Amino acid sequence: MKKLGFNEGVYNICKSIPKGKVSTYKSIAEALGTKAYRAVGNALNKNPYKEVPCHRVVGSSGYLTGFAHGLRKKSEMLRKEGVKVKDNKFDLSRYLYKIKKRKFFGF
DNA sequence: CCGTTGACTCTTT
DNA sequence: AAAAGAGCCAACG
Repeated sequence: MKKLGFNEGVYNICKSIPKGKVSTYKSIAEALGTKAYRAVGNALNKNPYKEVPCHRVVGSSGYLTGFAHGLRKKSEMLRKEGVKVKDNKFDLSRYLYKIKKRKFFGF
């Protein structure tokens, strides 16, 4: 089984987040078996796949921490998917998607 | 190879 | 409550 690169793993996990749900940089890093929370952010920042919904990845405290096309855009997109965002913040526990580990996530 | 950077998170002031 | 420090790691020059 070929091991996927770090970034590919991030993208695969991100793609698995259902509409109307979100996940955190931390969860993704953990699912990949690492603590490289920041590297996850870097990967998403450079995300080349438009089918990867990188706007569904947020900070662990329920704050939107960043987005390549602007936080404003990010909150709008989330809102459109049913997430009630207020001032770059929302109730994380209500929308958090628990990642299920899979081989093609990088393991 | 080394130093810097960053869409992070946790702990300690 | 708010700010600063520490730890983490891929990507880039």
